[in-house]
Amino acid sequence: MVRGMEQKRSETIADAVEEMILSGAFADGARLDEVTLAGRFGVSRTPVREAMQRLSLSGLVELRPRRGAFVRQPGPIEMLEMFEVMAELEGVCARLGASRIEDGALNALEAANAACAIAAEAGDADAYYRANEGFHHRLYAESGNRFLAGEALRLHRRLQPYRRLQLRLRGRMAQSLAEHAAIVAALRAGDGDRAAKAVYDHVAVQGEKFRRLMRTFPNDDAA
Amino acid sequence: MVRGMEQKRSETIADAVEEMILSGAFADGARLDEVTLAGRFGVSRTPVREAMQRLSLSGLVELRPRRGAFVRQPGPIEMLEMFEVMAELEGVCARLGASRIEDGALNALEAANAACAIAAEAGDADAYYRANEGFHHRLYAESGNRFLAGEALRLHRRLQPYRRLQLRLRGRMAQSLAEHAAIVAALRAGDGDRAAKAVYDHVAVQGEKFRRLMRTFPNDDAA
DNA sequence: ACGGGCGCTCTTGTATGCAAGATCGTTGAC
DNA sequence: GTCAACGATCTTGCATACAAGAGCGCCCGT
Repeated sequence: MVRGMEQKRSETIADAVEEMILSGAFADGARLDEVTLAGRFGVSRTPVREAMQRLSLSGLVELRPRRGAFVRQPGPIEMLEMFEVMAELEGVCARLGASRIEDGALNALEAANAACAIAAEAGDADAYYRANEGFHHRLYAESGNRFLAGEALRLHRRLQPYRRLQLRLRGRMAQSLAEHAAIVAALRAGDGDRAAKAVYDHVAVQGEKFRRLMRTFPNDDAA
Repeated sequence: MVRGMEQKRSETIADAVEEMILSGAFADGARLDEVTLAGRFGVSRTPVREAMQRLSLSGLVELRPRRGAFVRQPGPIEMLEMFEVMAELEGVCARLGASRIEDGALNALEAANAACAIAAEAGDADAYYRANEGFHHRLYAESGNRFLAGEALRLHRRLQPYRRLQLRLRGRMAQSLAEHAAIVAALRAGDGDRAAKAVYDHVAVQGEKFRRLMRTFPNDDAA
């Protein structure tokens, strides 16, 4: 995936718009006007259009022919679905990793979790987020299945904003830390099934928390 | 996903090129020249470029800035990795489906498998392929998780050419039929874990067969 | 003869121009 | 007053034009 520093403008734009969409700058169903975006980025419509093509395949925008690009925010149901798949994918990563992971990688995982702990102690949600990201990315890599790792990374990235939301919840960081430790322990024991379940629970709980958040603030409507 | 009949040219082109790549019309690493493709499709470079953007996100082509689009055929290792993920994803579909599937859907699955049987008896690999596809698509849908179903569908589509290859193997169709039956039986029993394992085996065996094919004809080289 | 530097050409990336479909307001008929 | 059809306008989709990087070969120096 690393491909040199150079980036086409269309990629930069795609990333920027993706960032905007994920950060909730656009409401669901909002139309992304080509000339407006082009103006905002100081380019012509062409790179903007190419960026839209890419975003449409990521599922972040829907391209309706002759109509334009519309941002497609996942509703609560789709979000839970994505968390479910994420949990399963990460679980598979752990199961596959358990049988082949080496001491170095295990130590790296523990180091990542230690970084999480430091951030948690400082109450720094941002730092925690980054450290947590490192932990999970390494877990994906340790699956030994690069394709799986790529898919997991993709979905992880897609769920980023929602996960970030969770961290604000009281006690979530501490709980997450403990779950990480359980995962590492299972991996160190070489127990794939236990590791898979630990990871599944660790991820699925986020979807569950989200479900509860939604019940208390039912401002979103299901599709 | 259904979005009306209308298709932009860039989508048509993307599909056509994808078809060509999947059917092996291009060697790995071949450069897809924009003007050549534009000429072949009788359009300008613009829609071709938009098609390339889409294909790059599917992983079928690699876009190297200022260099062009290069087809990226998965090597044998990546293929096995994809089959592994496919097996897990379909397994999850089955597990989720087992607890909620209804009689109508079960009967539809059996009908799909019956269609497989007819095709198998006739030795019609193409018809078998279509019927088999119907079986699996329905399985995805019955997971009740639309996001998961979408992801499964995507990967299924990506693996299409390799799966097709397998069907030529002697006895594979009959074996596949039996596996389908086992899946349906587990689902009917509401046994999610058994269904998941049956599906996993059903899919994973294809990767395994492929691995064996590769050992006998080691003309491909691993990345 | 061999290697490095320079420039030519080809290709990509972006901008602009143009045609056709979609949207929306208006107008006319009932 | 309501509804439908029509047209003006706006937007997309595509074609073409232009600029800049990448690749390649040639030439020159050693």
